[in-house]
Amino acid sequence: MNIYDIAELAGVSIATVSRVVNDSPKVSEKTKEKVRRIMEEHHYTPNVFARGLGLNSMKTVGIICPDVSDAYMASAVAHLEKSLRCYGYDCILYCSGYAYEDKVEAVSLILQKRIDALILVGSNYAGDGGDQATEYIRSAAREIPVFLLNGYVRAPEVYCILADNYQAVYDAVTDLIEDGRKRILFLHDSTSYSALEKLRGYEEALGDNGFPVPDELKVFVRNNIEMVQSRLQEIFREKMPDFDAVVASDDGLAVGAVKYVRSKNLRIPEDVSIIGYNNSELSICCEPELSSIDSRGKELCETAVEYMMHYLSGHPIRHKKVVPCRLVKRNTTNF
Amino acid sequence: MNIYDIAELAGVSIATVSRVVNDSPKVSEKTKEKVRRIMEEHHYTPNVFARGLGLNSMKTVGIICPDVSDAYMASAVAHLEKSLRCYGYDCILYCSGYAYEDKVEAVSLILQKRIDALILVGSNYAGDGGDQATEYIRSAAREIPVFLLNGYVRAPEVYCILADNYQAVYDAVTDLIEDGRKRILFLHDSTSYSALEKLRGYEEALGDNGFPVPDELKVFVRNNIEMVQSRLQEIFREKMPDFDAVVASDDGLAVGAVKYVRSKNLRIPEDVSIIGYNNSELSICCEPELSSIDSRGKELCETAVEYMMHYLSGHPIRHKKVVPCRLVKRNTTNF
DNA sequence: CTGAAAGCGCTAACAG
DNA sequence: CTGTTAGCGCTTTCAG
Repeated sequence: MNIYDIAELAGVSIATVSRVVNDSPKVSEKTKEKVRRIMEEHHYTPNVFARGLGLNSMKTVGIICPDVSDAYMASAVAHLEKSLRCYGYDCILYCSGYAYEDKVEAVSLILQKRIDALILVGSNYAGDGGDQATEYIRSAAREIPVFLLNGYVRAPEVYCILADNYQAVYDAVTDLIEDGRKRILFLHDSTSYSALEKLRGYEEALGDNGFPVPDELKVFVRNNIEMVQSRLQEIFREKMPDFDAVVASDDGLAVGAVKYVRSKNLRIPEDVSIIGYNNSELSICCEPELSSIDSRGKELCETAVEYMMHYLSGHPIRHKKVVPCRLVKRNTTNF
Repeated sequence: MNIYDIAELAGVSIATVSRVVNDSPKVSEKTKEKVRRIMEEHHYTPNVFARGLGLNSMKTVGIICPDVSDAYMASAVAHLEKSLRCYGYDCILYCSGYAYEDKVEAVSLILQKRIDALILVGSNYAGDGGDQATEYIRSAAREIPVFLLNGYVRAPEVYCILADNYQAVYDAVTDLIEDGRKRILFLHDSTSYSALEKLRGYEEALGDNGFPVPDELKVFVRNNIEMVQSRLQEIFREKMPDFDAVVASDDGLAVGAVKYVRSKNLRIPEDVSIIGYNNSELSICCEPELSSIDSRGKELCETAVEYMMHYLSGHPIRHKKVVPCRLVKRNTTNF
């Protein structure tokens, strides 16, 4: 059943049917009514390929993330998909993995699909922002608009929607200091843009409060509960851990810290105060429940899609938009 | 840059270029080489819309799941995407939500995209298998092959790939009984096909071992850690909980049970043995770590995609394929 | 307000 | 092995 069939049945030309499908204002209500009825009756649906060919668009946006099975990204993809659908856009999903070559490959492949826009989820794509490492993003942006969710690359046609991770960590660390903590451990697992921002928040908060920033308190470790435990075990050996607070760049890391601290029979938060990141399910699963910085995934996603729609309808938009985070207090902090 | 440009530059006809693009065997290596070089040089990529129009396929499969932000589904989507990509297929993702009307709508919308096949993730789509409730699936299957991941609907062109949830629960309960447990609580949160299978495994294992199946030990509760705690609190009030084991149909439920049991100062697993489901991150996050039934999401997904490819290349396939589960023992059981 | 006709870029049947 | 040509189903001028 195609447009010709409908045209014939309705006794009009295919042009008219096309206009009806696209709800063009220059068709009389009467004709519209008639054509629509026929379409309904015959369950006609326009062929998206043909339409795509003509319009050079299928109202589809590409979403690339390193790994949807990661809770944070899964949630982001869910929010993005939902928002996009509200505007009538479909999503094609590509999980690229974390390796540089794979990311480049992912972008290159997805561009061939002639998507209307591309969203890169997570700051892994921006890397540390080095020009070389982000050339593939700039290059993609020469073909279609690219939106970075929680990443930052300064280039034409790339639009960045970011959580204010710097400020969030800065504030958290400051709160801890005001609470009397002297030795604040920072757990991180990445050198992505947002990871670096978090680190900067940690360092500057310490500095601004007159504290040194000792290297041994910044521990870089894979985001895996057991790994964190054994890493801390290894660092502090037999001697008692000499930190009284932990700020982690992800809840998984924080849970590892919780487990380690408890295994040393220290009290949380009395002896050590712990703050996680992302306010994920993990944060209410462990014992005691984690305080956690909520990076506002939902707002970020909705903002990104709104921006995109604005852009796609021909309006100019800013290159960077920052959304504030929010600390969710639970049982691992006492302020 | 289209096929005509390339043809002209290479001094051949568009048919030849097309053949080269599709790696047809009936082009001389020499010509192929020449055309390929030109294509490379000019960064030519075939227009997928035009190709789609001609072939009536864009090598794309639709994936619908109620909610990708759910850990189990996220992981499934990740595995599916990866496997599909290996075969050169793209994924368009649709999160339908759990409501019946929304699921019907999702299927109907995604069919309009002329996907090559449809995958429905999770047994929510099969519902309790009632004919009425699954008509939309049968109907979709009349247009394209439909694959149910962990759901079951008996109908032509719908193919079901299932974890053996019945057996898994049956075995777990039997193990608990052999360990001397007398009052085994069953926590569930759904009436989907697989949920029902789990329940059946529980009931039959009890029955086959000469135990009664008391209604008060089957508790149906929303999958939310706090909800489970307060629900159990409400059921057992001031009196001591009188169960000595728990089998949950999801790790989230099991974590709720762990928290409840610990709040009553009972020992795990000595006083109560607890088994979760899905072997998710939650299971190693709580204290003590959960034993959990691994429903083999990865194998399920890979099997599904293999099946699909087999089908798409014209071979007949079976309507149902069952993958066994596996109990991962950790600290909440002592057998 | 409506219709005729020219593409959009590619595939595949047919002819050589 | 290669070229010609007729669609695929829709959008969009351009005329009327």
